[in-house]
Order: sequence, then structure tokens, then C-alpha cells
Amino acid sequence: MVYYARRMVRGFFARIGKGVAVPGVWWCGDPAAQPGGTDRSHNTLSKNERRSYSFLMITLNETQQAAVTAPDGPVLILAGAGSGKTRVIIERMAHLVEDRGVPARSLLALTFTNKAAGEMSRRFAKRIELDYVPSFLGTFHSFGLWVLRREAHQVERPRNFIVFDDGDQLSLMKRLVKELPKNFIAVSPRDALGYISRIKQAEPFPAWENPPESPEEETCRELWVRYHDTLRKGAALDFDDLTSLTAFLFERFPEVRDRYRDRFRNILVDEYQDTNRSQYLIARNLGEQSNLFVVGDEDQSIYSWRGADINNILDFAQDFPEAQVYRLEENYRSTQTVLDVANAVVAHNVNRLGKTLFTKQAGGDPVRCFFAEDAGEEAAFVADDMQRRGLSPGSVALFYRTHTLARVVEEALRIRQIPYTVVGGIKFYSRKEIKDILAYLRLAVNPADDESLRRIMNVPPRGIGNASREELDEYARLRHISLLQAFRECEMNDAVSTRARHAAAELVEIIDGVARDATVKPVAATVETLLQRIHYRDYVEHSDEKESRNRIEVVNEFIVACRQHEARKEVGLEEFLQELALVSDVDNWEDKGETVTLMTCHCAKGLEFDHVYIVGLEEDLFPMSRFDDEDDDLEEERRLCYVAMTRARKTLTLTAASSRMLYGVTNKGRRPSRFLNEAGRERLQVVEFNGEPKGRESAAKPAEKESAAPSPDALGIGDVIRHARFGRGVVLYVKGSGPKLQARVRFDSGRVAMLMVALAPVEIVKRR
DNA sequence: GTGAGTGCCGTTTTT
DNA sequence: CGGCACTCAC
Repeated sequence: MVYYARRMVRGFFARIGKGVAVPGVWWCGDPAAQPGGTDRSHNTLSKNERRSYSFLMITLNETQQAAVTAPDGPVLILAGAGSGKTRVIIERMAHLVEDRGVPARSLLALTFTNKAAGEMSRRFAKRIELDYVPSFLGTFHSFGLWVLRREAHQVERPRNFIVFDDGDQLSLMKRLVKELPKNFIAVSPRDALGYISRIKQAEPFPAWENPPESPEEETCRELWVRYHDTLRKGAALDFDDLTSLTAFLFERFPEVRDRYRDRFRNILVDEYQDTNRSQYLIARNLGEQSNLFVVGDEDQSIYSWRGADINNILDFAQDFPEAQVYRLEENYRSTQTVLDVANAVVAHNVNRLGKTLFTKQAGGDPVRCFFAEDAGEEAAFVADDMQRRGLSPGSVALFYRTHTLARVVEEALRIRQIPYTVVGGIKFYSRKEIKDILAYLRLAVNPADDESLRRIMNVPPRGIGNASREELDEYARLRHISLLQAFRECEMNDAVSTRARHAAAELVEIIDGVARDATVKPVAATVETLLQRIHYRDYVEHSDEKESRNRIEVVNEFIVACRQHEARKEVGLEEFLQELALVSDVDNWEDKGETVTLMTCHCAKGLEFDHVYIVGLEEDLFPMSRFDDEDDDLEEERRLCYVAMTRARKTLTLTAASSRMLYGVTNKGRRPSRFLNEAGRERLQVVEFNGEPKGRESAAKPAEKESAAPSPDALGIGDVIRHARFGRGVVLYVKGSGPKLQARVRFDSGRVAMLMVALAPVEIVKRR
């Protein structure tokens, strides 16, 4: 299915539709999808959805049927890529409700991503043809949030705690590291956060029974204490807390756990292979006495770096000895050629339960492979290839291991005017502008939020510098009051300069203004008033000339987003902020229409496209090199490759470059990924730049040529030239250097030609 | 207190 | 290469 930005966000907002007013009663599907709803895109499933949907109505295969109707007790579904995993979950839920008389409100379906949760609720609502579905369908994090709001007192937090995202965490930790007494060995804020996160998985409130094993660990423990102190004072939880404290609650307070057990008699977990320890504990605590239905694929476990433990799925049968296990191995998505390649790669893994996907769609286009000289040629090939094959942009996706690879490809697509959308990357909501605005809003809602105040006390600059800040910090600390309170009282504080005092008073005034507005105005209006009061747009415009246009856009987009949200649901500022905390990919607030989709391989999980390109299949990039080349890491890279490949419905094209600039250094003599070998050379068709298959002998050797860097000042990509005969044209790609410099040019006539620059009658019209 | 300039750092994937 | 923190001059 092709996911557009807007759909993802709609998925999110759909989940927080009007039903949310009653805790635990979640609106599944979309308000606009009610009979009489007007928005077309809400009422219709996409073509792809409809295809699989009607398929589902007509027939489930035997194994799927058995899985869906499995008797009570723990059930594990090993669902290979494209085997109808989501279908099975939804049918299972429908089966429970329709055939077994299970009340829908006793269903708890937990997913890993917002995307998956959104899709699940929409499809489930359609399936059982109800406008309201009183089940809880959401991510582990949103479930944790929901539980913790009700049980906040158990963990000594107010009900209206706020959620720190990773940006908040990092800036807090930076400060804490800086404030640490000098007798502690230095650690980086990132390392400290990593340590804390790992600890939390095992034990949210460690007793520190063993002495620290290193001075670094000692520092980390000290930081742990300070970090949580600060969170508690700020009435905040971080992302990890949402799941780890929930797990802790269920483990330590049986009576609390039992309440939720009684409520949710049927637990369904999607992507079980991605669960970390806390998530596993949540599932087990709630599901061990009732019906735990987990679906996953050990070959698609790609989040171990976030604490996901593949052993949760590998050991399910040991954990629950009476578990019934079903294997879904029939793939409904890809051609056999694609599956053969993907299977061949992942078959090299040792640590797996073992499945082999098959499909009834025998044959299919060969999986192609292109070896480029450099990243520029690789990008040019890919973009050219899409045009040559006449692919509709919306049917194409391009995956890469790291976001940095997107740039070159974007360039190639832009020049050819192929529309594209980059998914992920710099997250909308972690942009400076958004974080600034949110900090104001959060402060208005929660005066104890010192971190937010620190962020914006001098943004835009208002004359509160280091000296005043330190003074006010000290003032607040001594009196055990919030920083904002210190600002309120600073009129009497002689240690602060007059200028800063006025600025502080004004800031307090502004914050109070926001709080006041929020009670009477819609969110968008409150934000707009705030922006004008602090001249935020001017500030953005003056702070950075080249990017300012974009950044203003970001600000305006935020306002639009607020409005959209309001149109959907009347909600106060406080609730708005809380909902926002769990949305990460707000970057996708725009609908980009029929475009090529660019994203990381991780991001691609759960999606499917007719035509898939995977670029950068080189050693040290994919698989990415690690400090320790442990097998586990390599296996995970392999799974990631498998995930990426199995997204393809019809065709798969793999590319690599022998020279590529990474981290600012050009890296020559790069070697093709071992995954290409593992796929089996005989399964790959090596092609030339023009897409024609290469001769056998040349196919055998992955190019390791001396690549002469194209001389940058001769002619570059994007330059506009004029040719004596062909007229005006744009340079798509250059190759070679000096007198051998060749340029691929697309002329306004539509003609594309490779020119020897030294010989051709061309002049440069415009440098890019 | 501000802003420009410099040097250093890491540098994957995301709820 | 790019983002960030730090230093230095106003």
C-alpha cells in the first residue's frame, strides 16, 4: 500500500477522534467516514486495500483460517512478509466479536507504530461495520500513557504529567552533564541516556545493589538520580517511562494489574518480534491468564538497537508451553523471483525459527542489479530508469539504509521533474521552530516545566543572558520554586539587571496570556496570538536568510495542523499537547499526491509498493559497519535487507556505487554488499546504465574501477546549457573528467543525449 | 548580552 | 558535510 503523509496523520487523528472523551473508548475509523460523511478519502479504502479487503472477505487460506479461529489460550502466529498478517489480526478480532460473543471493549490490540495502529483501527471499524469500536487499538506507548494517566498517583506523578521526547531528554541531559561536579568522570549525554534507558528496561527503580563497575557507570548512576529528580519536579515522564512504568505497575501492583486484566480479556499484539522487555511484560501480565494472540516474524526483527528482544518471539513457545503456533508462509504480495532473492538472503541467518515464503505468482521480472561508479551515477540511473520504464511515480519506492543517501537521489529526481516525497528525515516536530512554540504552550499549561522555560527564556532574544539566567536558576533552587515562579518574583531581585527584569516580567505576562487565551480561544488562534506577540516570524526571518523561507513555512504548517486538529475535535490546549507528544512523524502533515516515496529501510516495514529500488548496497553501508562485528548485528542488517526486498510487489532493483562521499569524505573502491552475493548471482540480472542486461563476463565482476572525480568546474549537474543544434538543455549527470568529460543532458525537446563536452558545441547558460 | 567566527564532534535506524 | 558549542570582539 502506498502511504501518503496525510493518510498517516489521519490515521493518528482517527484514533483520537471523539470517542476519547470517555477514557478507553476509542474511536476507530474516522469521524468523516460515517454515513453522510463528505470527505472522499475517508470513505474509501485505497485500491490496494480494497483488493486485499475483498480478498479477505471471500477467502482466507487454510492456515489463516485456523489461526483466526484458534481456540482460547496463547497463540503465536509466525507471519512471513506479505502473508496477510494484518488481515489475520483483524479477522481474529472480528471473529471474537461476531462468532464468540466477546464484547469489543475487552479487546486490546497493541502495535508498535502509529502507522500500524491507525491502519488497524480503520480496517477493523470497516470490517465490523461499526462507527464506534470501544476496543483499545493503539501503540504500546499510547496504551502506557492511557494507563499511567489513570494510575499516576501510584508512581507519584500528577495526572496531567507531560511527556518528554528525545529532544527534551537530550537537552536536559546536556545540562545535567554540564552541572555535574568535576570529580565525576565525564560521559557524553547520549551515552548517559543510553545507560538510563537500558536500566529502565530491567528495573524502573533500581536499588543499585552492586557497586558501579566503572567510573563512567558511577557518573551515569548519579545522572540517573538527577535526571529522574528533574523529571519528577517537572511532572514529566519520558518515552521509556510510558512502557516501563506501566510494566512496573502491573508487576508490582497485582490489584492494579487485575483491573486491567478484567477489562481486557483479549490481548492482540502486532509485530511481536519488536517488543522490548517492558512491552513483553505488559503483554504477559495482561495476557497470561486470558487470550494472548501475538503475530510476528522473527525475520523482520529490526529494532534491537531500541531494546527489542528477538528472543521474545523465539521463546514464545517456551514461555507459554500450551501455546498454539501457526505459520503463514504463503505470500500474497510479491512475485516468486523477488521472494527467491529475499529468501536466499535471510536464509543465511542462523538465529531464526525458519520459514520459507512462497507464492502462487510464479516467475516475475528478474531482480536487477546496477553497479555505478559513484553515487551520482547511481542516482541518475535510478531516476532515468523510472522514466525509461514509464513507471507511475506513486507506484515506486526507493529505500536506503541511512537518510543521508536521499540527497543525491532527490537531486536526480528533481532535475527530471519526477515528483517525490521523502518520508522521515528531519522530523517536523523536532524542528527548532516547532519546539520553540511548543515550549511556550507547554509552559502555559504546566508552570513547573522548567525545561521549556529554559528553552525560550531568550528566544527570541529579549535580553535575558547567562548572568540573569544563572541568578534566576539559583533563586528558584534555593526557594524550591519553579523557574517561572522565580521569573514572577524577580522584580524584587536586585541581582538581576533592570533590562532583564523587564524582559522577565514581560515573558511572564506572555505566558499568562497564552494560558488565558487557551481557556477561551481555539488552539490555532492562541498560537497565532502568541506568535504575533513575540514577533516570532520576524525572528525566524532574521535569524537565517537562506533557510528562512522554509522555516516560516514550518511555522505556518504548524498553525494549519492546529486548525485541522480543531476541525476534527474540539479540545483544549492541554489535551492537544498531550496527544501531540506521541506523534513523531508529524513531518508528514502534507499530502504530496502521486509521488515516488523515499524512505529508510526501517521506515518501509509494513508497506508495499509495485516497484522498489534499494540503493547503496555496499559493504559498511548495508550491512553497516559496527565497532564489533558481532553476528547478531549482521543478522539484523540481513533482516533489514529482507524487509526492504519483500516490500516489492512486482519489480526489485538493487544498486551500489564503487565510489561515494560519506561524512564529507569521498570513499573509493567500495565493495558491493555481501547481501548481493548471498542473494546468489544467478538470481540477479546485472544491467548497464541504459537498463540493458550486461554480458555474462562483465556481470561477474563488480566494478572496482579507478573513478576519476568529475571536474566540478567544467560542467555540473543541474547546469543549463545551450547546444548549437539541440537547443537548451539541463545536465542530468556528468561522467569522466577533463577532455573526457561526458554529460547526460535532457534538452527542452525532450531528447536526452550523452555529450562529449569537449567536442560538443555547447555553452553554459546558467550555473546551478 | 549579542552576534559572528571558529573548531570540533559524530555520523543508523524511531515510539 | 553539517550541527553545535565555545570563544572572542563589539
